[in-house]
This record gives sequence, C-alpha cells and structure tokens, in this order.
Amino acid sequence: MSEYESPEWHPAFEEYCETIYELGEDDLDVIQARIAERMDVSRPAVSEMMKRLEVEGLIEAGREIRLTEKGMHLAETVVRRHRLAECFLTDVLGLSWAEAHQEAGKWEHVISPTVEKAMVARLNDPTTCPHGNPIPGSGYEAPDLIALEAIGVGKEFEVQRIPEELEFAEGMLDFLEQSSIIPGSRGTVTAVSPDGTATVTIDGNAVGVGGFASSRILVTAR
Amino acid sequence: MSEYESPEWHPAFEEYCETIYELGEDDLDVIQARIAERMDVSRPAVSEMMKRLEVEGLIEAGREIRLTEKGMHLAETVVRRHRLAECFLTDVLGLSWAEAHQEAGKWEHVISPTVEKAMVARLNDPTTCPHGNPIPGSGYEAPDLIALEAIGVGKEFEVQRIPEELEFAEGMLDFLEQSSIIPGSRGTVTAVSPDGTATVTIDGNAVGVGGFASSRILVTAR
DNA sequence: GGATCATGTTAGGTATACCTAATGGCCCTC
DNA sequence: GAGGGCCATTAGGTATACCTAACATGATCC
Repeated sequence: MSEYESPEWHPAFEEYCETIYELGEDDLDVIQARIAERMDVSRPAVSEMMKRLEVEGLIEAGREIRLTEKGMHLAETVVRRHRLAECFLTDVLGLSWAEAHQEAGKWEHVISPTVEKAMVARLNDPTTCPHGNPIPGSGYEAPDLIALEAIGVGKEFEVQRIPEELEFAEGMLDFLEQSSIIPGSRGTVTAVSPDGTATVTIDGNAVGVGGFASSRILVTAR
Repeated sequence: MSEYESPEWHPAFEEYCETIYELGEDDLDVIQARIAERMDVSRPAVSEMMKRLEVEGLIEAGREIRLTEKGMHLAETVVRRHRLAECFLTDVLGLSWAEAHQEAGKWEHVISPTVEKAMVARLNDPTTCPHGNPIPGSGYEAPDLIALEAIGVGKEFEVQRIPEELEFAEGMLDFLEQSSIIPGSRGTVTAVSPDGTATVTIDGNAVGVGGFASSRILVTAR
C-alpha cells in the first residue's frame, strides 16, 4: 500500500494533514480555529501554515479547508501508520491503550514503507486500530453505527469505535480501557440523564459515561 | 535500565552525543572535525553546537571532547535504543541489516522507556546489535578481539563485530551481509596484500575485503 | 444599530539548527 | 622561519515553526 515517501514531507506538514483528515472523520468544521485547538498551537501559526500547505499543493483553503488528492494521500499514509503502530504497540509489545496512542503519535513519522509492510504482515492485515477507527487502505467498510447516547434505555449494545476526538481528552482513554468500554465489549444501557450522561452495565459493573463521551462513542445495537 | 527522559533532549543533542560516544568506541580522536565528517555537517555548525552542549552540561570541551556523566547517560540511552531497534527490526520484522541500521537511526529518538523495556523483554535481553556492537547497559563484556587484517594467513577466525564506523560507508553493510561476513560466521584468511586487503573464504566463497574494512572488522582466532 | 463573539490576518519577534566565506592558531616540514 | 595543513571560530545569513499583540471582518443578539 503506497510507496509514498519520496518528497519526505516535514513532520509538521504530516501533523497538519493528519489533523485535517481526523477533524473530517469526526464530522467537525474543518477550519483553522479547530485545527489550532486540536494541535494546541496559536491561530496565527495555523494561518501561516495553511499558506504553506496550499503552496505545496496539499490543501485547498477557503474557509473550509479541503485536502487535495496529494494531501489526502499524505494524510491517509500518516493515519494508517499511526493506527498500525497502535495495533503493533498493544498486540506485540503489550502497551496500554493510552500509552499506545501517545507513542504512535511519534512512530507515525518514522515508519518507512518497508516497516509498514512488515507490520501489516505481522499483524495479519488489521482493519481497525485498537480503538476501532478504520485503518485507511485496509478496505474496511464500517457497519452502521450510532452514538451510545442514542441507543435507548434497556437496550443492549456492542462497542465499535472510540473516535479520535476522545483521544485528546486527558485521561479519557485510560478511563474507557479500565471500564471495559473497548471495541467488542457488550453491555446494556441502564439510564440516560438529560445532559446525555449514560449509565451502562458492562462486564458486570455499572459506569457513568458523560455526555461528551456518550455522544461520540459509536456502538451497534444487539 | 534508566528512566531517562524527563529533560527530553532535542533530537540534535541526542545525535551529537551519540556521535561523540561512537567516535570514542571506534578509537578515533573525538574532535570537532571528526564529528563534522561523520554527521555530514559543517565545522561551524559543530563549533556552535559544542558550545550549547557545554552550556547544557552534556560535554566538557577542550580540544578533545569528553561527555560528562549526564552526556554519557544520554549517549548510552540513545545508542542502546538504536541497537535494540536494530535487533527488533531484523528479528521481529525481518528487515535486512542495512535497512535496520537506517531505520534505527530514526527509531532511536522515539523509543520511550516503556517501549524500550518491552523490546528488551521481547528480544530476551540481547547483549549486542546484529552487527556485534555491545548494547550499553546490557552488561556485555566483549572478549579480546583483533582486526581481521591482523589475524594472519591460513588462520581460522570467527567474525565478532562490525564497528559503527563501517556502517557509514555507502553499501558496506549490504556487501558484508551478502558475503556472510556477519557476527558468528567462521572463515579462513587465504591472503593478505600489502595494502591490507584480505582474501577470506567464508561459507565456501572467496571474498576480498579492502584494507579500510579489514583493519576494522573485529574477529576472534579459532 | 451597536456590542459582542468567533475567526482570520498582520506585524514583529524568538529559538533551533543549519549554511558559506573569511580569519586566526598551531604544528610540522622544508 | 616561511609556507602548508589541519583545525576551530567569527561574522553574517537562511529556513522552519512557533509565539504575542493588535487589528479586521462577518455573524448574531438584544
């Protein structure tokens, strides 16, 4: 999958394209202000960088920012390597979810095409990362998913996907992993409060999931 | 082995301390000119960086450059991670020697203490990299080694170590790997010319090894 | 319609890590 | 002891990727 490497884009370009891609995945406005927030840099820094990305032909920048084909290719490569690295770090090296996410943020920039191929082979061509997010290029077609918040009291569900947005909330991944709210786990919604907080029973334990998370965690009904 | 990470030294500081460490290993003068050559940067760049490394307390710079305790700790950490990565990339992911060396040059800067521990466990606490260079902190004590060049015609030998210096010669690693001149291989010296070129028979094939390499490849007599 | 808010841009500045060209110091040899 | 070789440093400059402060613009609200 993709011998992309020749132009050897700066890590910064890779980070920006990755962020643009993931904001789109999370159904947020892809505008400079959102990029600045998620990357934790100033808005002028983003403004300047958008100009450079446009000159390089990686984006088309109006108010909404769109990746060109070239930019999409770069973004998919980086995201794929990030998610492959997460699989690798958890499955082969036994890291926790949260650690894997953090380390993968560095690994994504140093994985060569050869190493990528070797990882794919070693992991048996995985289709999603440990949090359930699709690995670009793996040909994965996501089933119809709904938010945990919307599943309805008394219903059974199976966790499918923890979107990237939640991985930026401090401590969230650790909390979810420890509460067994991980792809493949099954549970029942026992209550939903007006603010969206869902109480779920999973693995025999009752856990409250705040509105921010419960509106974003994606599940299938059973 | 070492929780070192807190100050999170810049990659550049890591590279310089690594180079200083390896020049010492290779028994070369540790002076700015040698650093500039090995890192392929200008001498003014090195001069400037030496000042900064000294301010940070990583080196003591006279004409000969010496790593402080702090600098040595950083250098050993980076070199250890580099050589562990080489083991990991060849053993677990099946890369060639030359590829592993190149990739490890990037990996050494992104390996966290947790990942380092996991790799050590996975690889069963290796003591040398695939080229036979000791992994700092592994407690490895090298046996008495002599240069291939000095072993004498007609003598049998076992390859022990391909020093770091040879890894910087374009194509050298590929040549040595393809000629089976790798740690553990045994052969016989069939000729040594005045310029140091050694002809060795190894794995049934006769190969000429130029003086630059034969004076640096380290072996044990059998 | 004026205030406020969110957003983007300008202007000016910083740190890192390089570069070339020129200069200065030291040692060795002829 | 003059000239070469190495070696290190100084001076001046560049690209990258940030920053803060201030300003401009458009939408929304009362």
